[in-house]
Amino acid sequence: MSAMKRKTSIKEVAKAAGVSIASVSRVINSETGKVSPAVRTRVEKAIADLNYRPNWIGQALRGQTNNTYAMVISSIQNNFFSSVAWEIESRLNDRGAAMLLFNSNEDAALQERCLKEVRSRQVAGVFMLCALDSPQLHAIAGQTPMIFINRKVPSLPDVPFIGIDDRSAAMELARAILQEHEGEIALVSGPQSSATSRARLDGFRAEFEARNRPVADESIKEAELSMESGYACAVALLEDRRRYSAIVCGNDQIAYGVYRRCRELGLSIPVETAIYGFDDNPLNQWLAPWLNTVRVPYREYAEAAIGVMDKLHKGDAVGPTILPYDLVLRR
Amino acid sequence: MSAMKRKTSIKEVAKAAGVSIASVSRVINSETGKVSPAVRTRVEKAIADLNYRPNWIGQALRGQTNNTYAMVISSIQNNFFSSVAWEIESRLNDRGAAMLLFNSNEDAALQERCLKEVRSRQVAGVFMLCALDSPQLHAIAGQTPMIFINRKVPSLPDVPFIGIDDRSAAMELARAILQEHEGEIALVSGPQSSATSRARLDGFRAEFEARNRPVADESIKEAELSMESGYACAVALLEDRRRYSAIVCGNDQIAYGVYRRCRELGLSIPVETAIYGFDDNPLNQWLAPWLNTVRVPYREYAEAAIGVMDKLHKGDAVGPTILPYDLVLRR
DNA sequence: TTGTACGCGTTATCAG
DNA sequence: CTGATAACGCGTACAA
Repeated sequence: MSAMKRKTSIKEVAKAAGVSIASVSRVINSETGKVSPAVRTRVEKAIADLNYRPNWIGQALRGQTNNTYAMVISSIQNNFFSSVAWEIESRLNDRGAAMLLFNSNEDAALQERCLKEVRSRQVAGVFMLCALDSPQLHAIAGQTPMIFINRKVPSLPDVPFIGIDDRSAAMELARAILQEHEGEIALVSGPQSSATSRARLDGFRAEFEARNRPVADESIKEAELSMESGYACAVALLEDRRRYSAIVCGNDQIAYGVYRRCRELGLSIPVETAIYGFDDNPLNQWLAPWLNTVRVPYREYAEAAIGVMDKLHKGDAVGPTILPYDLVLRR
Repeated sequence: MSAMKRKTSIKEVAKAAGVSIASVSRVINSETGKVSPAVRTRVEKAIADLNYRPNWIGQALRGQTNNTYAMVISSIQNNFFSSVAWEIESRLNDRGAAMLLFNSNEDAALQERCLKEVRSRQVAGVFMLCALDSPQLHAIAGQTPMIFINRKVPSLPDVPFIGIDDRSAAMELARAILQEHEGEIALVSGPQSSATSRARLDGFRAEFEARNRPVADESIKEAELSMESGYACAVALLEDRRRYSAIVCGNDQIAYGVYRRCRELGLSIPVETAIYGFDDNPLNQWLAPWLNTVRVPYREYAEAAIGVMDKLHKGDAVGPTILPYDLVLRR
């Protein structure tokens, strides 16, 4: 396994075909009519013989766009997020583009590092799947098309957003919960630094209060968007043999953590304690038939994201894209 | 949202600092001692003022390596795979590199498309997380460092492989199963086009036969590596009220599908029917406490992958890396 | 210590 | 229709 062969360049192809590099370039970019059939076939043969592929770096340097996008995802552990990423990746691939993947892990410092990397790479666009507010984000906003998916950043109101109406969804879910449960209800929200988590918590509380079933302060916990954190909150919530008829979580990951704790305590789900989540992780139908949740349309997210990115490239103004959601009540 | 500001280049920084681009370049690459403190501070100030980031495309074109890697993953739906991808991505990021993500979706045509894209992008290395045999794979093998993770491709024996001894693991798991179950056993293997799936099935059958408990042909199904396919196989396996004491699956995804069918049939897991998988998807401890499986060390995969890639870059010869596994018997 | 100039692989312009 | 050449942003050998 010695040193790798240097990749063949357009120059070598030109020499092999006995033509100028300009002609090779023309053949590659299939400028029909601008090159004689004889030359074309000679070049094509040389390309095939040398197994040549145009060097993308040269193309990128010459042109101004490099056909590469960046996706910064806040948790690749979350199957809902990775589904969105994959849907977008596959659409980008369809059009010959590629996607750089970065995981911010819901950590501002890590996100800064990712964004610096993104900036120096001159990507054609950036998809932020749950962004945190941070300086580099503002730097990018001015110079590269960017889209916020699933979570908006209030300090950058002009960056296009794609998501659902989290507050309404939470309120609707709250109504369904009240209809189903007479007993006490607990709330394990996501981090209130996230606009999405805030909207959801706000929706839940507003509706519970409006229906005269306010949730006591000690029955509300703030978790991170992880199973581990959901578990920890459930431990606190369910200590001293305290029990709830329903535990409402800020997202499905939190709900999984809560589920685990309930299982450990021998609670029967959903009879003794029902668990509610948010997102509808695609795995739920296979592994979490006990979970009630709100289905966020991840495929439509991807389609909208691609469409908005196209508009941004054309220089069109783009407002927020609010997509419909569905309640998933598995009972 | 008009046209984006053109990104600032090294030239503008030079002008702003009143020095030549060479000096700016030297500051960036922190060639200590080759530049006077006065110039250094002036340049650093200009960089900060203009919020300049070096254009990676220029760097990549100039140097020969571009610090970008490609990861081709066979199913981003599979949490085990995406965990490996994320572990590698995070290590690459630590060293200022980035990762292009491609999803082959276990589809040869799609993989070809991904690999063409990879080739034209002149990446510094390619991680194949479950590769299929295909022409572009051979083209890449000759010109770019590549690593097979979790599945080797027999026609490319010289490409470094990182994985476990699947056959031994299957045999060991088979022994544990026989010890636990007197009744009949079914097998839902992965696709036999995959060397990994072949090794696992082979290990299971060999051990079951060696212990005089061979599995009947009609109790063996070949699934794809998906929940849907696992489900379909379970439907076939469990028709006519036929029942098994244990169903052994080629990977965890298949097991999830089997689980769903068992649930639908009202079978109690694991009392009536135990389910065995392979990989130990990190979600299992949260969502699938009923699943027995083989833990494949995904974090060690990532470490080994980075290490092997480094060696490849140095031109060292690298053999296969076989890592240890663990049985996870949750009972 | 600093600056000038070349080349990396392309594409596009312009002359022939 | 074809070929020579400038330009893209950067690093570096070489000259000053």
